[in-house]
Amino acid sequence: MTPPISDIFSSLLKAHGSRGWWPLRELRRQDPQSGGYHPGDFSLPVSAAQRFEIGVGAILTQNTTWKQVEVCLDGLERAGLLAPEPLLLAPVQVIEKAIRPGGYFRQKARKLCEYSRFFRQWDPEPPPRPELLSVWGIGEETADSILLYAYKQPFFVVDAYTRRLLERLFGEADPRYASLQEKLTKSFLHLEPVRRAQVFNEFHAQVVHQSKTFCRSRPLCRGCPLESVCASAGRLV
DNA sequence: AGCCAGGCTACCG
DNA sequence: CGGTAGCATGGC
Repeated sequence: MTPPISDIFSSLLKAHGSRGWWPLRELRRQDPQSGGYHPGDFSLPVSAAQRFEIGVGAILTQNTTWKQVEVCLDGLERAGLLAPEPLLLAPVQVIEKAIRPGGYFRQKARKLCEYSRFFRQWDPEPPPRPELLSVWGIGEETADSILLYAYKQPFFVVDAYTRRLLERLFGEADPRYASLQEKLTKSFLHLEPVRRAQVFNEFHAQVVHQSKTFCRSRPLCRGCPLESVCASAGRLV
């Protein structure tokens, strides 16, 4: 029988250790080994610049890899564009050039401008989710990434990794975002919001790591920490 | 050399 | 509503 979601979280945490999301470039500069991650430290982000960087990263990473996002963040910084005001003043072609390696660079340049305006309006106040969703270019996953990782609000991020992992673990299910999010969060509602946000932060980071190591697009089930509870165990590679 | 990568909007039936 | 074409680059 399927174990409670919280048991899956415990198994992942035990197997992989604390992951330390969201990656921040300042930390990566201080210690390149860290990759910008900060395991066990839920105090971050601590500044408007860091919150903005997380939002920009959340937009840039839409349907691309984090490695490409880092190139784009470097490009923006070199152009002096890693802040709301400069982004709003810059010619769109300059922004596009800086973020080209991330793909969809025309759409994303516009999204960064739309988000800059929104950020200036709300930060440091955590924006209401519907307000965030009304910004052009920000859908449910990007909104929840910003709310959880930039503003420490307890929203679980459902991304492609999460969908794939849940589908493998539980088989076919309701694929709608809200449904998956509810499945993942309902057993944590007794926690205080601050603590719940920390759990969602770590849990989502665990899902991503699990999905990059074992539960990949092409699965590698040997040694998987979830083998004993996975509906697909034995049917995949 | 085609598939995939931490989605979203617009538009279709 | 639910489903999907288009957006674009780079790595494997």
